[in-house]
Amino acid sequence: MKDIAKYTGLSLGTISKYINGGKVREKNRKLIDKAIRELDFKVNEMARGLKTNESKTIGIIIPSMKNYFCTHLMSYTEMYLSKFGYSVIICNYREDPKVEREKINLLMKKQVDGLIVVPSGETISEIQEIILKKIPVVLVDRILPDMQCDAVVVNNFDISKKVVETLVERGHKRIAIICGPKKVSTAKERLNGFLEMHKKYHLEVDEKLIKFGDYYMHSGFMLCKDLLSLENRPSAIFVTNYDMTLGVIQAINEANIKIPSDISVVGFDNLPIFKVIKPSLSIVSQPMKELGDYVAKLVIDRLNDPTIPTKVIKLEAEFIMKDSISTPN
Amino acid sequence: MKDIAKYTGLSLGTISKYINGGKVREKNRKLIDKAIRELDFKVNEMARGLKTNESKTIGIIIPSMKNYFCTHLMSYTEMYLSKFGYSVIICNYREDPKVEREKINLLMKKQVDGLIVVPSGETISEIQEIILKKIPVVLVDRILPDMQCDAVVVNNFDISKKVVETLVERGHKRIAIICGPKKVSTAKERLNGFLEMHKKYHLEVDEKLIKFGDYYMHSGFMLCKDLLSLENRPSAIFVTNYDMTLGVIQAINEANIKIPSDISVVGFDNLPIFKVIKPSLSIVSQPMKELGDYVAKLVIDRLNDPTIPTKVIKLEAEFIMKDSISTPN
DNA sequence: CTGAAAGCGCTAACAA
DNA sequence: TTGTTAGCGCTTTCAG
Repeated sequence: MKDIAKYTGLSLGTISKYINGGKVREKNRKLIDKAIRELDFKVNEMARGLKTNESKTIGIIIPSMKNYFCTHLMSYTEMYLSKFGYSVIICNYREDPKVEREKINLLMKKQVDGLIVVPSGETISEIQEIILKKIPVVLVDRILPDMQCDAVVVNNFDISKKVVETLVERGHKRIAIICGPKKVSTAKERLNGFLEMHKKYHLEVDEKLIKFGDYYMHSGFMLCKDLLSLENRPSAIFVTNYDMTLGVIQAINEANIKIPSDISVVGFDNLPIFKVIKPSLSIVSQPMKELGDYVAKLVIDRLNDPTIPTKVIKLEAEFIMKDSISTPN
Repeated sequence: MKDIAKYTGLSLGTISKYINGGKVREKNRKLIDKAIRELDFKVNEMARGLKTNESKTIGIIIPSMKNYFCTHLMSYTEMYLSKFGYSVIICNYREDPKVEREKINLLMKKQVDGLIVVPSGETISEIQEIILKKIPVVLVDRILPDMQCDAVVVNNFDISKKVVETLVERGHKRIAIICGPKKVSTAKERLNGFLEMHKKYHLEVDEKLIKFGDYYMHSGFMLCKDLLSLENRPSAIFVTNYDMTLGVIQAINEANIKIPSDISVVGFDNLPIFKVIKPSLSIVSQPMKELGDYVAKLVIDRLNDPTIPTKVIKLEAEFIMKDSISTPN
């Protein structure tokens, strides 16, 4: 910027003002523009940030870059934020709370203006501290107990009830569910919906049919194998995330069992896959774009006015019925 | 930091030195540590970066956050870089060269120490300029003509030859290929391998069997429908990326054609999927971890010594034969 | 509309 | 080992 001042004979103050949208004499405007082009000037955002105490950057923390749900979601969030002049630093903690803690720290050091996080559930106090510092935090997909901050989640309880109810109405009495980690609110809610429907229809709950996985394909595979080897195996399986759904299908294929004649399956997330798998899979579809957009909106709103009350946005998921459900024999 | 100085009665210089790994008297060390804890001090990386002229940040530019190949790859790169104290800003340009240009600019303003990019092929001059500024650039997956910089790619030509040769040996004479955009070096090389094998085996090349997609599922779907509606339709299809592979399978399913009895298919990327699709899909698998690690390694090496000659690392892909290939009737 | 000057939080060179 | 000081590139008063 100094070079531009020298080039144009104007002062630093004037250059700065112009760059930040201020008014200068037409003649000077041209001169500055020319200088910018010739010298290929780009503002140094670090210097600017140091001065303004704003990085114009939002930190995003997700469990894994290999998680379709997360990356997909964040692509919408990024798009929305960039319209408002914010860029994002996306960190993934590889499902490791220790790494999650490091990443939170890193982002604070980088002076992010806000934080978006899909939490492991083990870093409550760290996140609490950030909120205390008045830095906007938005929780995504999962909420944390007693956390006074914005959040965007889906109505897991209701959609889970709907899935289970549908299966029950089709005559299923032994329904298995493969949940996520117990620590994750989302997993708990999906399980609660499952239990609720069992209560409503006076169905016995067999503990053996309730499995907790780690959201990865392999755990879906292993847990499904467990289920299939039960002497009184379930007639339907409800899998509550995408990767575990793949694992379940793999296990079923390998066991040479047919969907849906031998077993019914309801999967989760990822529309494309059900177009490819035969028979086409019934799945729960989450409103990715809405989720992603809302997340961004909440951060921006709080950035603009830190005093607004915190909101928890709950969006509805959709149950898409396809051919992977039948009536048990 | 000033607060710590005040708290401990030491000078700024001493605090700074200690924080950056310098030696201080044992007594002071304890005092500083205590102050850091009490005041919950975190270095301001913006201020540090302004001073040191290093952001300890690498910019990553990929076509899309929805691209499994890219995000997966970058998760390895990030892991490797973070071991060396670098964090990453991942930008995606939604396949839009205009956005790509913006993101390149953004990252320069953010003073990234290096740039990793999966280029659209339309921003050659922008990237060229960065290299001129002596900022390390590593191209991934695709190379750009006359670009004097590091790159990591797979041996697309050879793996494509291998796939086509295998199909030819199985008796296929009408093989279709669905390539990526013509601008992309990787797409060209895969096509060249295809053509090379046709030459070697004196097979006629039918232009109608060569399709160019945009790497998205829908284009795979549409192009495959084209191929299937040909009056003399191919006996095998080679699809050269993951999403288009899904599209192809969808099209085949919808047309009620059987793999492999009616048509053979070879897909690309993404191991998990072939465990789930029946019959299991033959695919080309790229060495994701190696790719990601090498990318990071190249940046770090050049950061440490900017004078080393540029390298293009070419890794071998693997052709995994499964049940989706048969001999044509 | 323009210029001068202070200072954001930190590092690094030098002096003590 | 510790303290002092200048300055990184920018914004932002406050005068002019």
